[in-house]
Amino acid sequence: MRRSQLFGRTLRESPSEAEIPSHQLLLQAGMIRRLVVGMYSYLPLAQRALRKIENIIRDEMDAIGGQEIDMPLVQPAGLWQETGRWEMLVGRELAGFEDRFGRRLVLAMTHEEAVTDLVRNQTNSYRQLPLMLYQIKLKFRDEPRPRAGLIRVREFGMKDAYSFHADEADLDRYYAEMHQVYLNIFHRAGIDVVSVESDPGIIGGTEAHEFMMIADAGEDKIISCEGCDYRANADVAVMQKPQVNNGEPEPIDEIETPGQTTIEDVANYLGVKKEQTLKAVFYSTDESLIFAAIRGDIEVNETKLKKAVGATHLWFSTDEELRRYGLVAGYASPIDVKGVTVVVDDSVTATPNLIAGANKPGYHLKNMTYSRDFKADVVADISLARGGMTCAHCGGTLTEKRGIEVGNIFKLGTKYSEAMNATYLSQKGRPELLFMGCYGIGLGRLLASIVEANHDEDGIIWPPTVAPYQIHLMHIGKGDEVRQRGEELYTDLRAKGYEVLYDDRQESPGVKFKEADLLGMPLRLTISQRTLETDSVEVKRRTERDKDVVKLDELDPQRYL
RNA sequence: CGGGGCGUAGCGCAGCCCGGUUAGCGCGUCUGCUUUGGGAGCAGAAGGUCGGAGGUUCGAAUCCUCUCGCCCCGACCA
Repeated sequence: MRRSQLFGRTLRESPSEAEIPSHQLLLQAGMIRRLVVGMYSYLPLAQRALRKIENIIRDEMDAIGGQEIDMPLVQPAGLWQETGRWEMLVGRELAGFEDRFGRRLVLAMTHEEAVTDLVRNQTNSYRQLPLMLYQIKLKFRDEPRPRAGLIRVREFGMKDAYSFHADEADLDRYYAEMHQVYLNIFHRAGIDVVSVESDPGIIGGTEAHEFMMIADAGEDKIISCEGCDYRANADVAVMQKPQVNNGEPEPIDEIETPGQTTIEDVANYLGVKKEQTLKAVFYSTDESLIFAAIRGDIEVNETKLKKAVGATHLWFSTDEELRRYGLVAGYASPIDVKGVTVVVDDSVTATPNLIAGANKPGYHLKNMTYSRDFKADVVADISLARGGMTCAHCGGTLTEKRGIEVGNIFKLGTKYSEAMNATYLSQKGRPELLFMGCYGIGLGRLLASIVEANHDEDGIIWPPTVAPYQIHLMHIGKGDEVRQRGEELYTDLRAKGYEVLYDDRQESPGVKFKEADLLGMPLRLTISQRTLETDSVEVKRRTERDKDVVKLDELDPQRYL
């Protein structure tokens, strides 16, 4: 490709709309442009890099028996009603419209329903299993807040794969294989990832892992143990809660605590530790109000809480909602509350004599003891693990980092096959539910992550496997000879099968060098009067400072890639 | 949806508080000449409904109201 013809201008300064390096560099390098928030056009250089990424993924998917298909982006709402996800998601991430006949259509944000429908009508014998289908396709999700350039967008390319198995054991086996394949893919694409246990969320299923690239720009929190290999998304991470020796249960008693409405205040005022108090946090769901009771030293994990009560959405209760249930914010007590769902963390059941609100302003109760003084509708672990806490598995110390979720895998089990009646005939001739797994990778997000992990102050440093072009060729200096020899080398390299971006413009050396650094192709070749004196070309890797000068007839770019 | 910030040329910004002819600067773009190993120099040129609408005023980029859009934090998020 001739630089003079390349569509997409580079910028000297990065646009003010971008804050994280990948966003700044992709904009500055003329690779992406925003249409509206969360929707980007990919210009030629980005498109080439994306193709490389896709082909790595295809290669790995095919290697474990995947077959590429393509399913519709626009789907009937009825399909989503079969699994109950329409009611759950419409008006949220799932966007849709009505066609001219008044039929409700949705823009698919994922394809579990579509693929299950496809397979239930195509696959009916155990002989056809296991089966893995995948596609590389646009998704639309009506994200409430797109951010960070390509990291969270509303419309994006995704590889989604779905596997079908005769039984759970085969799904387990395949899931482990896919886990390894994912590691291979990210390694080949030039980034380091770790897999973490994760929340299956609205996809559902029994087990899930996310593949995280550790990065400050990431939106997910990862809890990992320094002592063992435990790693989990903070949404689901477990920890060992500090034991509190609070003696034998003593009689409950009311104490005055004027103006002390936070755990911090109450603990200070009464001269006790936070772990000797009971914290009350209130959430509302569409059905009820949740009284979450947890020890004062621990915070509530909303994902765990959702799971404990079987809710898909919850939010902090408003003062108005609290008043309706007769609760006094700041002095709430789990004793004798009516009409609310009381969820008690196991830290509270394990610790007697806690200080809690008396449900009237200015008073707390001391020596609150679970089961003697109050009851729970649900007892569960609803605690939020944080860095510095103790690992539940080995007693080591947990650390907390941020990560970008570049991929995820789910064991769906029979969730979809059951809801959609997708069965196969077993060896015994009986219909059995299909066991399913699904596996996603966000392409644009992966592209951004690669840049996030591979850049310096001068620009992008593409890993050779995903670089838009392998070679950035240029001639510098005046005169017909450099230009002519540049042209010759350009033709020659392409004939040998190399992907070459040729800066054929009459620009000053500084301009060309700076841009080559910004665009970040792995290998830079420069022809100048100086190199031609010895019939040579200058060779420089983007990853290195040093340059080589090699004879033109001895040039073997492959050695540098 | 809540909080904060911002919309002036392709990009980066000044001007706004305190209203006053033809709205500025740098970069980029175009033309010519010079220059050619790290974002060159000189000369000239094009490019703006100051996000939009309404209002106040003799007069609005500037003040007021509404509205649209963008960024960040939170909520939310496979």
